[in-house]
Amino acid sequence: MPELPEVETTRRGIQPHVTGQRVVGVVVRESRLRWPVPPELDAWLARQLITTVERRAKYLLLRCQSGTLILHLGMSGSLRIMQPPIADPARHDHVDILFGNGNCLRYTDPRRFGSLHWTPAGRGHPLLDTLGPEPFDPGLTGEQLYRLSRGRKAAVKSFIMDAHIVVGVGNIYASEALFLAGIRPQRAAGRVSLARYRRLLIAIRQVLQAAIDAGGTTLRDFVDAGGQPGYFSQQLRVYGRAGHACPRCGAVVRQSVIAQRATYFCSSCQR
DNA sequence: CAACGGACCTGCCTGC
DNA sequence: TGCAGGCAGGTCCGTT
Repeated sequence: MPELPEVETTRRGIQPHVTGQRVVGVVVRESRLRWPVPPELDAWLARQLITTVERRAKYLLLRCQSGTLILHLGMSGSLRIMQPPIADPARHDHVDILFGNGNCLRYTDPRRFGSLHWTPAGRGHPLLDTLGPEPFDPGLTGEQLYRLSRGRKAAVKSFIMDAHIVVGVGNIYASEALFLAGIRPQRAAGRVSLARYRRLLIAIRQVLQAAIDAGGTTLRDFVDAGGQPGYFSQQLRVYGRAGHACPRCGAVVRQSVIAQRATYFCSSCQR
């Protein structure tokens, strides 16, 4: 489910409800996530005031006075704001964070690929420290992508999905951005020109921004903090559309597998 | 260092 | 109708 637009949609959804709130309780029903939920999480979060809700790559950062709650939604995670009376937890409702105003932030994750971490104020975190730049970072340029890609034989699709290069480009939006830029996903990253990396970065920003504006992409089950689906799936040009006509040239959209991930492209207008 | 495959999970859809 | 098999939006880690 969650790629960067879905995480950003979630951030915007919970932000007004949790900012300025004080944590009065934490309930962990299932600690076996991607990494075990730290047993001390309750103690660390207790009485903390949430100051801001930020996003770094696909991580949500709930900044508190003495540290930061780091949250990843994995493949199937979601967060919802619950208001009193708080409904009984359903299957896969793994964590509740209770606030002074009676509301509850509920973390749900069927596949349990998500995770929760805590880092003390002023400190980094191993999962965040090695991440590449944000796609919307004005300092990121097509030249940088071009330079980093020289000599690389892996597919350009894998290259832009590598979080050490640029964060936040997941499987859906990688196919979509490469389509917009007219680049064949299988092409070796080291054999894509500077001009095309400039176009590709523009395309990445364009597709991510459009998806954020639409409230994210709902394929199966993505819902935002209020339980609403996203609508970007209606705008997908190639993802999931194998056998359909390419919206640009009318040729048949093809599907292949790159690094074990489904990949969609037009073999006529992507080269 | 780069590249690749495996691993972690459940749910849903397809086809027999 | 039931069930096995394949596939799914992420990403870390170990091996080559």
